[in-house]
Amino acid sequence: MAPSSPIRLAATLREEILNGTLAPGKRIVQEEIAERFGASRQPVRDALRLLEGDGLVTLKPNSGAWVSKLSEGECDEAYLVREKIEPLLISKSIPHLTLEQNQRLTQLVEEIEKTEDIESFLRLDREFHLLCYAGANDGMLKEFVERIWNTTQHYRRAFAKLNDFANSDVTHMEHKLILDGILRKDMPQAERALEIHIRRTRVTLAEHKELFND
Amino acid sequence: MAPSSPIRLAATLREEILNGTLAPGKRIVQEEIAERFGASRQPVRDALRLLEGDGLVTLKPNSGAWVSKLSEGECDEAYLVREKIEPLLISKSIPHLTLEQNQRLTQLVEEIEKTEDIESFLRLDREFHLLCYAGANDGMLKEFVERIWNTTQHYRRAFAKLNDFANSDVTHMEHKLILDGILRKDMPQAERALEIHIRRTRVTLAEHKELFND
DNA sequence: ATGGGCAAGACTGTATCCAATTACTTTATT
DNA sequence: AATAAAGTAATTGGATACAGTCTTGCCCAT
Repeated sequence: MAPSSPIRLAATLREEILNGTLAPGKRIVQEEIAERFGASRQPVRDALRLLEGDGLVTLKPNSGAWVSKLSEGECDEAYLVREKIEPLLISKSIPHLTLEQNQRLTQLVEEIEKTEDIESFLRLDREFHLLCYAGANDGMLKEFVERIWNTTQHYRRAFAKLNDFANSDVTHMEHKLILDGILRKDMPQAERALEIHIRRTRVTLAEHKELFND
Repeated sequence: MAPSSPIRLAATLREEILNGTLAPGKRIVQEEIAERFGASRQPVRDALRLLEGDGLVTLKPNSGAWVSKLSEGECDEAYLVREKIEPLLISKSIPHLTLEQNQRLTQLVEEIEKTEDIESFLRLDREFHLLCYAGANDGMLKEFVERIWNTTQHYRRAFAKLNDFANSDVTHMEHKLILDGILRKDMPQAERALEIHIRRTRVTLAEHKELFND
């Protein structure tokens, strides 16, 4: 079996990092992974390089690989950058979103409002935001945004747990504003609503420095 | 012999891509590189993965590696993103720039104005801009900016050749405005001057679509 | 008891070999 | 003559083996 290409391998590891199975700071041993997938260490090395490019894994020469860990400052920086570039991306995307995608976006906003489960919330919220950008061409900008979403996923989870949906009302309203801009193809409104959404999250996050104590 | 680490290898290849020895679209054969450096193909593969992470090389599974090539749209996107995030980065950098760095920046603006040689111009201009950001902490933002500079280097060269310094007066003035903001630690001015500088370049570049005909 | 040094083990890095896929060239058929 | 198909050459992908480097734990000395 197992025609396991490094891309397949990287995808699985990425999934495990994003869903929290592999926590930030955890060491990754090449041979363990190789054995788990019934492959040799070579494809594992390739996969780790790929994940390094995604910013999910940090490689130290002659030493090993670790799941990337963001400091408080780096996390803040990530949100600052999101604030600047995601509005750009949503503007590029909106004109090319299909009717089906718009319907799914509408549905997602509803589902996000209903859910009580944190993992579901994270999954749906991620799908909503990334689907907003589905109309944009693949390229550097989209890559950057996805990379930021990947590297900050763990802190989004920690924050959601900690806050236990305290700000959910505001979040839902912001989502509706973004959605409204998308459906009416009003790019400036969508941009501004998205910017506000990200900025508020950044500021709220900055008030919880205890997330970075370890 | 040759304890050539992939990092060393990648650095050399990166240099050759940036200085134009390896043109965009050119295929890179693993064995050629390996032979040139007296190493095996394994470290070459690692190096190529590293360069892929930098966006300098595009890998196609089971096929090979090519020096990355930007389309007109991708190049425009690159400048749009620069316009949004480099002002952010310069603001973070300015407070921590040392006296020596400020002096070097001043010197660079002068040297750029004097030079008649295109390669020198490119080298000095790159040093000026990246030195502006030397005060900022390493992190995602800086990485993004450096990556954009790397992937657009070739088009900067092509544009400089084509234009033969036609806009150099404006460029020099913009550099002086940025420098002034830096020296007086006036972040808002530096941000705005930089934004204008990048935007003008983007618009001018968009007027020369012939750069992308191949 | 504590700190430094040394040695053993573990893991990463590199080289070589073989398999698989791709690209090219040549040949045969329409 | 042009096109398609098949075979061959070239290049990449993966596995195994070995060498180099780092980490860890133990022992000895202070």
